Formats: sequence, structure tokens, C-alpha cells
Amino acid sequence: MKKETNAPVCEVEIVDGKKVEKAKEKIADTDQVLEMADIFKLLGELTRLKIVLVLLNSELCVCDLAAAMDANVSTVSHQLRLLRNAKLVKYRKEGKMVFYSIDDNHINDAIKKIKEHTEE
Amino acid sequence: MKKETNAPVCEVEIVDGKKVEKAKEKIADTDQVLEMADIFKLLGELTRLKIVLVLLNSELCVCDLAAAMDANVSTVSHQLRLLRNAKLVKYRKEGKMVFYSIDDNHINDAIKKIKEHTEE
DNA sequence: CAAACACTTGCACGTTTGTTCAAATGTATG
DNA sequence: CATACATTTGAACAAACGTGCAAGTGTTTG
Repeated sequence: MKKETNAPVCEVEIVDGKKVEKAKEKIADTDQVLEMADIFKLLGELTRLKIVLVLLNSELCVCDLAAAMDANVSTVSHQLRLLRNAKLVKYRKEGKMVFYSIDDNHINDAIKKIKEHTEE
Repeated sequence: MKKETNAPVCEVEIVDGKKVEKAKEKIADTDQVLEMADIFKLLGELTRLKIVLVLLNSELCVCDLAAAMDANVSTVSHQLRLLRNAKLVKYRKEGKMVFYSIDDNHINDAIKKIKEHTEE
């Protein structure tokens, strides 16, 4: 086992330098890792995940979305904003109503990115 | 447009009943939706996502993991526990060291579940 | 043009969560 | 058996987050 000879504290104590180097490469592209994390984070919350799952089927207005998932309109709207910012959903205005749907292009891009990472 | 005739407050005001019903079905399986959210939540945090990405390559001990991602050993260990509980990673003890790696079976199960939902 | 309505937004609150430090556990080794 | 070391764990703290209310915007309709 190769060990660093310094390291007075239990830190920066590396056991297998080569592995560590390879590992670092895997996460070197900070922006991409951050982007992945953001998408996962967005889907990792119940209200938002429900919204996305529901919208995979069809376009819905905020009101119906809220009804379908038994949530407050305000809550749904707040979370829609986050999904909108991340371009996971898109919207279409029709009078005073707003219809939301999945932004397929961006979702597919996201899935691609994740696959690239997991299937290397 | 069909509307409920009650609804004094701006609530439970349903515009398209059929759509709402279909939407409800999509998220009817509460357990499964929760399970999906948990996995996404786990991957939606930078430290944990990095751990997973790094482990996709090779097995690493806690010490090297921490070194590779420039994080505190304690922090890594805490997050490893969560990934372990969710069976996303598995571990192997060798003396005083613990080597972590991806628990492929469970990861694949997870991916399947997500695909089922997204490709219906 | 006032009232109703769909939706958004700002704020405040309580909760959850990630991190760090310090101490504990368990294992090798001299 | 004491020391060194890898890892885990608990406690404490700050930061981030989701939610609901109330107020605001913009649009339709009588």
C-alpha cells in the first residue's frame, strides 16, 4: 500500500493514489455534475415529482394539477416555478388560465446526460 | 367547461374532470411514487451524487472517497450511510478499512422503476 | 368598471438536511 | 496491551427548503 508520508491529522491520507485520480476525473466536470444534481433534486421532492408524473400524460392547468394531487394551488404554483426555471416543464397561456406540460426536449437532454454518465 | 357549483373559496375548482381523474391514477401508487422520490432525493445532493458517480467506476475505501471528492471523511461517511440504507451502495470490510461500491442490483431496479413510469 | 376568477408572488414559519467537531468503535501492529 | 488508524456516530448549528396565507397581477364577463 502506498501512503503519503506526511498527514499528521487523519486527513488527505490516500490509500490508492491511482484510484483516487480516476475517481477525480469522473467528477471533474463540475458544471455537469451540478446540473445532474439539480435535476435529481427537483425530482426528489414529492410535490414536484407528482407534478412531473402527472404532466407526462397530458397538459393540465394549475387548478386541475392542484386538484389531482390534492395540494394547495399556491404550493403547486411555487413548485411549478422551479420546474419552469429548470425547463423541465413549459406552459401555454389561454386567457386567464395557464396550461403546463412537460418540456420534452429538455427532459430528454437531461436523460441523455445522465445516461452518458451511468453507461460509460 | 364543467365546473363544480360550490367552491366558495378558490379551491377544489376543477376544470376538466376527466383529465384530473387520469392524473390521479398516474400517482395513485403512493408507495412507488415515494420510493422514486427517495432515490431522486438521494442523487439530488452534491456529495452523494459525487459518491455514486465515483463508485460507478471502482470500489473505494472511505478515505480515498473523501480524498477524491475533497470532502471531510465524516461527511462522506454520513452520506454513505444514507446511500447504504437505500441499498444504492454496498460495502465490504477488509481489516480496518471499508470498501464501498455500487449495489448494481438495486440501482438497476431503481432505473427500471423510473423507466416504467416515464415510458408508459 | 366592478366583480370573479386563475394564477403568481412575497413573507413568515416550522422542518429537514448537510456539515463539522468530538468522542466512540473496532481492528491491526509494535 | 497500548498506540495508531479507518471508520462510524451523536450532537449542535446554520442554511436551505416546502408550505400556506394574504396580497398582487392580469384577464374575462356581466
